[in-house]
Amino acid sequence: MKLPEPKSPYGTRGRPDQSRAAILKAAVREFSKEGMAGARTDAIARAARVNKALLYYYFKDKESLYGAALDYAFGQLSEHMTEVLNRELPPGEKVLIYVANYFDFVASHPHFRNLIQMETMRAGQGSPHLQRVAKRYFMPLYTRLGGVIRQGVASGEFRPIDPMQFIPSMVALVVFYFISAPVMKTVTGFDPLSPERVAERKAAVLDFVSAALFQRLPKGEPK
Amino acid sequence: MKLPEPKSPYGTRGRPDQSRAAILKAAVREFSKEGMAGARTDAIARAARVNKALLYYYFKDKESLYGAALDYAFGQLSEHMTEVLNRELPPGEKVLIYVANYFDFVASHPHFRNLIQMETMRAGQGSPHLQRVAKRYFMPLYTRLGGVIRQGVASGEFRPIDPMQFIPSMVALVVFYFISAPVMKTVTGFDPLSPERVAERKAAVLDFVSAALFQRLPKGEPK
DNA sequence: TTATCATCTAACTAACCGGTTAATTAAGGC
DNA sequence: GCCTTAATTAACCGGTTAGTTAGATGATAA
Repeated sequence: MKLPEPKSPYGTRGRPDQSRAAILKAAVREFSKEGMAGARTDAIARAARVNKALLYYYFKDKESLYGAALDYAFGQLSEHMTEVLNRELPPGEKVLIYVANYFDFVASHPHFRNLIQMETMRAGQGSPHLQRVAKRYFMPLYTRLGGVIRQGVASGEFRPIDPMQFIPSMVALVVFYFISAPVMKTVTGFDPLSPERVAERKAAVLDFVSAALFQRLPKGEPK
Repeated sequence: MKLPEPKSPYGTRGRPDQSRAAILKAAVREFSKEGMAGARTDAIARAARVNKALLYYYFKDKESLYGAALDYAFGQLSEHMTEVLNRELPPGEKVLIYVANYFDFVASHPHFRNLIQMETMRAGQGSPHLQRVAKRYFMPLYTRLGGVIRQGVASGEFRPIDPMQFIPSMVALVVFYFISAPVMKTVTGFDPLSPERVAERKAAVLDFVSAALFQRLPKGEPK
């Protein structure tokens, strides 16, 4: 008799955590599309089907909401990639599987990808979130992946490469393709985000990385 | 009989073309730092040491000024890289020299680099300048460089790579390092933009590209 | 029933920001 | 000298936007 009627899902008296989550999700979308400066709090509220004042009930201000969106995106990414790093594998396989998983994550999370890139650009002007995000999410991944690479170099499986050069290169190969897809579409006429093209890209990245990573004439053809 | 002489187009108060140039230069700086949405016309005017209304005397609106800044940056880049493509060289050398020159240009033009990256990101939400910029500046470079690569593949000097994969990879390796420098600085503690680090990066990029580009056991060690 | 508290909103405000207007200054042509 | 035109500015305007306020609403427990 007092069943919660399935009227407007959010709005008056919805599940509070659901409202908060809706706001965060909308914030990720809006910030990833327009950037911190271009995003409009009204647009976020509208997309979350919530009054704008509710944003300020759950988050201190626009900047904090942006920070929460960052933590959300980086947290997901970090969690996923940490899991990959935890697997018991020899360095060569581990790096390639890391790259493949990273590629898949970036490919399947367009909002996260854009949000992260936006923040990367904003870091140059001193974003107040840079320190936290870098230390909490990047540092651990960077350190551990760097360790794997040094291991591979030491064992002679890898060419004598510097992790501080290799890791940004690897990230660049994965991320940049998606970031520049709209431009590429205009230049080439093809849609770089079609499943076939994305699969092609993934293969090309793994080929490119393998060529740069492994010693010439590797004993085992890497997966 | 008397040829239509350009009737003293400029030259009243101050140097007018100097004012216009100052505005453009300030616009490049401001837009490259804050993006189209984040940039403030007042800040541009202040930086150009000019009244804000003068922006609107020389440019239709903020969007047009942004477009002019883009044309300025892309024009410089395009001009420089076209000159490199015009040199008479075998494919292998040409590609490596292209990469090296591109790297140097990006390294020495931080504002252009950021502005271009900003526009690349904005292209996703349909920038009104994408078509023009892509057709006028990217297309010619892309087509010609693609031709050089196909030539190298056909002659057996290069591995069987697809220009549509190789070119974005090459751009990614060059650009991404600088874009993510602030983050890297926070993560590693080193300054990735110091001359020594930049030189290291250039070597690493050329090594990385060479490894991916050339057939194994190349007859001549590429420069 | 009622007091309480977390959740949520309509309506408002102060500041900001892109763009305009009308006036002013310099210089050349006549 | 005066008119025209290009160059430049101070002052302003109106829409937008981040952020606030004062209160409503409903669930819960006493």
